[in-house]
Amino acid sequence: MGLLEQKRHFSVNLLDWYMVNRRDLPWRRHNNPYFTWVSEIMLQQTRVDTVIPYFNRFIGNFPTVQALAEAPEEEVLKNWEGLGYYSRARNLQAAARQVMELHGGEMPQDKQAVFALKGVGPYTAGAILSIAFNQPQPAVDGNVMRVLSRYFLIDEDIMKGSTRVLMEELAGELIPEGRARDFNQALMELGALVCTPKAPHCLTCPVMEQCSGRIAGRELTLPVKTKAKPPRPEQRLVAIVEGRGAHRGRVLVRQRPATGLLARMWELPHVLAAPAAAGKAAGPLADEPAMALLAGSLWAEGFAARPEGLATHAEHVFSHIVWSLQVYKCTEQDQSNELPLIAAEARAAYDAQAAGKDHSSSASAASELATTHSEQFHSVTSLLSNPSEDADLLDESPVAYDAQLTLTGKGDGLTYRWIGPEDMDKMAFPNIFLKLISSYFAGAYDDVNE
DNA sequence: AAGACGGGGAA
DNA sequence: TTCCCAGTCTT
Repeated sequence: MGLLEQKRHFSVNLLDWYMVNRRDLPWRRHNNPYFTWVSEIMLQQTRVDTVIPYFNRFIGNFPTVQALAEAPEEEVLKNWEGLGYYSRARNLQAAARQVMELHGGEMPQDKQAVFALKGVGPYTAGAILSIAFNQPQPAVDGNVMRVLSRYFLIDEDIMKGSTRVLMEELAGELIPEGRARDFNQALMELGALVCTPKAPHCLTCPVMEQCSGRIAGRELTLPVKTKAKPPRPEQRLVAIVEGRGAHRGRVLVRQRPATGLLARMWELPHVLAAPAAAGKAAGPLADEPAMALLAGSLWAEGFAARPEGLATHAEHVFSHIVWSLQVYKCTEQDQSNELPLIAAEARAAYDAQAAGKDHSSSASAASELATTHSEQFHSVTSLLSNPSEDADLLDESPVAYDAQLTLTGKGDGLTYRWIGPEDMDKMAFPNIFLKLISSYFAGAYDDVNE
C-alpha cells in the first residue's frame, strides 16, 4: 500500500470513527469561538476531566470576551485556582482586552491576528481556526504527535521543534476537504481515548489495519521522546502565624510578586531553608534553627512572631521544582521594647542562612549551618520564648547593630494581609496553601506547642 | 535551544 | 510510590 493510500485510509476511517464516538463536551455544544478559545487554553497540559468543571464555572462568570476583559484580574485568577500554569489565565485576559481593542470584541479569523493573541501559539492558533471557523489549519498537540508518529512510524524526537513543524505539514495534508473542524478534533480524540501513551487500545482503533507502528511492533516505543530533567529539590520553612489581639482568629498571608512562579497568587509566608546540593535534596532542617530562621525572616518582613512548633510536613511538586515544606505554627507577638533586639538577632540568623546559599556545593549545607550558628539560633529561640530576659545580650554584636539599622519593617515590598476563613473565596491560592490554610482553620494544628 | 511554568491521574 | 503528561513564553 502506498503512502498516499495510507493517508487517505487514515483520514476517512478516523473521521467516520469520530462522528460516532465523539464525546459530548461543554465546549462542543456550540460553535462559539470564545468558548473554543477558552477551552483550548484550559486544555493545555490539562486533562479533559479536570477542565470541564473549570470551563463551566469560567463561562458562567465570564460569558463573553467583553465580560472577561472587564473583570478584575484577581477574580480571573480565582477562577483559575487549582488549574496550574497561571500565566495562562493572565494571558487569556490580556488577550481578551486585545480582542476588545483591536477587533471590536469579535474573535479574529485571520491566522496572523489569532497567533498574535497573548498565550496563543502554533497549536492553539490552529485549534481555534479549525474548530471555531473550520479553516484547514493543522492543530498539533501531544496527542496528534503520538498518533502520527505511530501510524506513520516517525522516529523523530517529538521534543524537538523541527519535529512539530514536520508533523504540522503532515497533519495539514490529512485534513479532508471542508472537514477541518471534525477531523482535527478526531485526531486528538483518538489520541486521548484509543492511542494512549502507555497501553494503546489497538484492537478498537479505527485505523489499526494500516498503522505502520503497530505492524512493526513499535506501538509501545513510539513516539520517541527525550526525558525531562528531574525537578530540583528545595527545602522550605512555612509559617502559619496565628493572629492575636486585633488579629485574633486570623492568619497571616502574602501575595507573590507579579512575575515568575505562581505570580500574584496568595500564600503562607515561607523562606528557603537551605540550598540543595547538586541533584540531591537538602533534607529537613532541625526544628530549632528552622524556627529561628523563620522568626528572622518574618521580622525582616515587619512581623513579630514566635514559632510554637512543627505543625506538619508537606510536599508540593512543580514541573521544575519540588518543595519539601516544614510548616510551623507561630503566634503573633505584642509590640514591646525588646522586640528590636530580638529582631536583630533573628535577622542575624536569617542573614547567616542567606550567606549559606554561597555554599551550595557543600553536601550538607543545612546541618553545617545549624552547627555553625547553633548558639545564635538558641539565643533567638530563647528570646522569642522569653522576651523579658537577656535584652542586652546583643549589644556587643556588630551584626545585630547593623541589622537594627537596616530593618525598616518591610522587606521585599510584598503585600501581607491578615485573613479569616471568609476571605478565602476572594483570593487565589496554590493548592498546597489552600490545603494548609483550610486545615488550620479546621483546627488541625490546634495542639501544636512547645 | 533550553529553561520556566502547575497539577493531577494511572500503573 | 513512581511514572507520565507537554503548549507558550522568556532568555
